[in-house]
Amino acid sequence: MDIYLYNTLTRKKELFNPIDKKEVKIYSCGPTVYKDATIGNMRTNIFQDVLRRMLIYNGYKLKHVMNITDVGHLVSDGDEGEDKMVKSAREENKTPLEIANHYTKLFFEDLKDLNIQTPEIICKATDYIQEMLKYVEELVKKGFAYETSTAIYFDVSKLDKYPVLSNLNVEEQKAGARVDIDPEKKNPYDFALWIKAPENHLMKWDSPWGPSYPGWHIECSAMSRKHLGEQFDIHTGGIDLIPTHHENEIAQSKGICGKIPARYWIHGEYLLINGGKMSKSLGNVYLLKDIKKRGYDPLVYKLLCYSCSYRNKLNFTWEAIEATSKSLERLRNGYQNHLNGNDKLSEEDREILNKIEEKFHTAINDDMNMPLAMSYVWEAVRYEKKNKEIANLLLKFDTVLGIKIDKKETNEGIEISEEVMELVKERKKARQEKNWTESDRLRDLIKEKGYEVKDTKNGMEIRRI
RNA sequence: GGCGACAUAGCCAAGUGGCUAAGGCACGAGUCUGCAAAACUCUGAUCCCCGGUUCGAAUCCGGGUGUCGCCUCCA
Repeated sequence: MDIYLYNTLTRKKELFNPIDKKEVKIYSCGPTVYKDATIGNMRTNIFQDVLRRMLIYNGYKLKHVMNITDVGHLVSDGDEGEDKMVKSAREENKTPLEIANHYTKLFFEDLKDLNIQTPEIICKATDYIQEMLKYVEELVKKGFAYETSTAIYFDVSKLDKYPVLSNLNVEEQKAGARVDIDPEKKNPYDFALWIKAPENHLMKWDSPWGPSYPGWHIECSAMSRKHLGEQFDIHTGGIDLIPTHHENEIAQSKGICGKIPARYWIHGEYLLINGGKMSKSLGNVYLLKDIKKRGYDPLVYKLLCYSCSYRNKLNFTWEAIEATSKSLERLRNGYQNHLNGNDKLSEEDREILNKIEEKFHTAINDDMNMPLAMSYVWEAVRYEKKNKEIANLLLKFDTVLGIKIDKKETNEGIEISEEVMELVKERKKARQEKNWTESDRLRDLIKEKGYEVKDTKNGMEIRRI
């Protein structure tokens, strides 16, 4: 079945046509490990995960590379200020390596909680310093870079066209531009490839230009080239990376080999908080652990991300999380109902189910239209006949959704105090005696202790509120 | 100042020229249950406003209005 992807490069949905018919090569810009990843960061990782899983659903093998930025990302994209790693290290009184290890570990814990597949290749910027250096030397040799007293700069005027992803009008921007701080730069849009380290800089390496460290964009160019070659299929990242980071990656690559490194550029939109942007100053920065703290399965957040297209802004509210939490519970209940169902399926039923599967497939292949895909998941979940085959279909859908639809809400693992257990036993007895007043009183009492009891066909269920 | 996105039922949202405008959450009614919960059934919108193109528009064009984002750190 055909796959269509929206390409930022052409601003159109395009038929996906990989270079290698069997293996799709993807590069994703990963985290800068200097602070906690927010649920906004995770939205990008979730959309990348859906992309992966959709391609696998279509029978492709993947070679997916994701970088861990542990050097070179400065506080300002204007090539000024401190390295983010160095700044965090100073503030937390640790070494940059300790900072990197700490936040890398937390990042992967979040991915695990969200059931996000780990890319085939994870690469740390600091492991590829030599590759980056060679890359910069090549650019210098080819005349695309020049040295100033502080850094090696990429000369954007040497390119046929500079901004190719964004619609920035360089000339107009120039007219209204802020004062250029570095008078040694030839063009305002020139960016640092390699930066000369000040005397006491914490992270620096030997180079033809003395002790120094890489600029932010060079790592992605050097590592993607090393693992995926000069041109690969898909490059992903957050929408904010378009105007600077990805633009500059393209510039570097064009300088080296004249090619735009990836054929399809896919960008995930922002997550908004209560209708506005997430920012520290507004105090509305949420982490995945905040969602867990409130007692929600982290996969509720993943499901929330399927409520609209990855290309639209998604508004995060606790009301939305609560609503989605119910949806997830119903999806999982629905799965269990099919798993335990014994209704016979007729030829006609199978035809309808095949149609549902086909529509689901078409939806995910249409630029990962998850809201539409979910509507077909619901059709299967709510199918009036209950049968294992439908449970299996749902499992197949879940290879793309990754929401653990087969996860059973169990009492196991929930710690229940002796006191509450005693109340539960008493209530059971009262129910057997049809003493409803006593039963309801005990239910209220148990609720006060923080547990909810429900009477189902299979007996009493207890869960923490 | 420049660039861009969005506006569909109470809320979230799909749909990009043509069957009765998907789906989820909430509300209401009902079935079931001692009650509650769960589950299931039923119930709701002509698509921000104005004008145009067309046999036909939520979907295309023009003009408004509104919300938001980027151009400075950010996924």
